[in-house]
Amino acid sequence: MTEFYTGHSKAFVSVDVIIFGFDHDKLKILLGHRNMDPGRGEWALYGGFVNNNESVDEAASRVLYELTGLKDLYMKQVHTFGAVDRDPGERVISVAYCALINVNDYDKNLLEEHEVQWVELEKLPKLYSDHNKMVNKAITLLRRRINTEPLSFNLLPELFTLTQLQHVYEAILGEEIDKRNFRKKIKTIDFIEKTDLIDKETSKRGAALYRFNKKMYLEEPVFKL
Amino acid sequence: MTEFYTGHSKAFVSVDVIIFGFDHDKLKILLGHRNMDPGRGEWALYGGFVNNNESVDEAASRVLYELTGLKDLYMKQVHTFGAVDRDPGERVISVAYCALINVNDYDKNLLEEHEVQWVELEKLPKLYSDHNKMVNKAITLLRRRINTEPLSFNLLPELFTLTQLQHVYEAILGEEIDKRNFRKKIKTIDFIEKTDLIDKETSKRGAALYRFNKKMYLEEPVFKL
DNA sequence: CCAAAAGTGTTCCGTCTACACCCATGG
DNA sequence: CCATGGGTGTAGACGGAACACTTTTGG
Repeated sequence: MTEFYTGHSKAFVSVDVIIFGFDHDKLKILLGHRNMDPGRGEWALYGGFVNNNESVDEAASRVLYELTGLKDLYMKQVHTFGAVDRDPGERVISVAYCALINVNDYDKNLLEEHEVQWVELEKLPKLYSDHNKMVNKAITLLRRRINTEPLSFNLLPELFTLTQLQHVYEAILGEEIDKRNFRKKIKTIDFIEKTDLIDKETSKRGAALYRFNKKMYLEEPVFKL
Repeated sequence: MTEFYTGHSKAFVSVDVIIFGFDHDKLKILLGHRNMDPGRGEWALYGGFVNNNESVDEAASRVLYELTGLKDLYMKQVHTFGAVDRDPGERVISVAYCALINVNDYDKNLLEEHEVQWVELEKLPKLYSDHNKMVNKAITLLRRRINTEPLSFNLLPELFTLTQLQHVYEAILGEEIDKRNFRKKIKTIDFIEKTDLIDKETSKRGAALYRFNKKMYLEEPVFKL
């Protein structure tokens, strides 16, 4: 291979994934302990190095798949972190990605296998290196977009109740929402479909289950909630 | 230096800057021709490699300074581009930054010296590699933020008329704005100050000059236009 | 004196907000 | 039968959108 750029420095490039889940009305992220030096044992995001034969996006998908066994999850690039000394070992530039998954889809056996756990956002410990910054950027991104992109459904099962959906919004925005106003808006959005099914898990009376109709949304991808 | 991550691949990391300017009621970007192989001669964004002793943000600032001779310009990271074959030579991962400058602050001699020129966004040529994608992402970012962050002033001189300001919004959003409604909103924003000065350049009658009071904005950094 | 840009208010309509009570059911 | 969460409507405030004419002055 011809060398075009000799004389310039190379760096390790890594990806770190902020995986959000929603459980018991709380927003959580999947955290583990760093399994390599330097920083071994510290709380950290799950990540990995970008290989030469894969794009950065592919590396992020691969890392996410390694951890969850799931493909085609919602994922977005958040920000690239490139401080010289951000990694105490060598020069590593890291691209942070944000993923949203339904906690129930996540195989609980994998928690032990990968030694990760769901940690409430509000109880976030001090993380390795600049990982706290990554989490903060990711939350900012979610807050900015949740009202104009159909993100929220990625955190819920296929079928969900309106109360669950409202709780997702409340958890991400960090503020309470009026139930009647929320449901009024939902009624105007035709790709949030009411089904005939009733959820009896959370209440005695039972709550109607709804579904996000992705096809219908894609025909006219305008979202405002 | 201890080597922690041997076995993993390194890559060149570069920065590319999308420099927006506003001139004659048009949004323009500063473009040049690539001065190295591969791709020599193609239209391209101005960029450079990230050195080992500087952060990625610093590299972007340095590159911007090399080109403009200006410091402390408005600059934001846009997105990182990491396709395997995005660079036809070697593996290069590039972080795109967006900068806003006042065209009048840019020394015209530098245009020749660096062989760059202001190109209207609407007349954008085919650019090297994925640079068109970078420009598009940058515009999307501007559109998303112009209504909630005081970006627009970076494209104008210290003193500007309301018509100029309105034209910036129209150029970025790509749609016409009602003059009366626009000016009504401006009146409610107290950190956009009217001065006693009159601009006679663009009209016989003369137009009042305004100023963005940054200090006042920073005391309560809420923006909505 | 006229072309060209600056400047100025009002009305209407739709959207957001605040707010309280009845319903259905399992235990 | 009652505790628990599900479900519903209305009135007032507010903000955005539409819309046309007068002013100033250099050439």
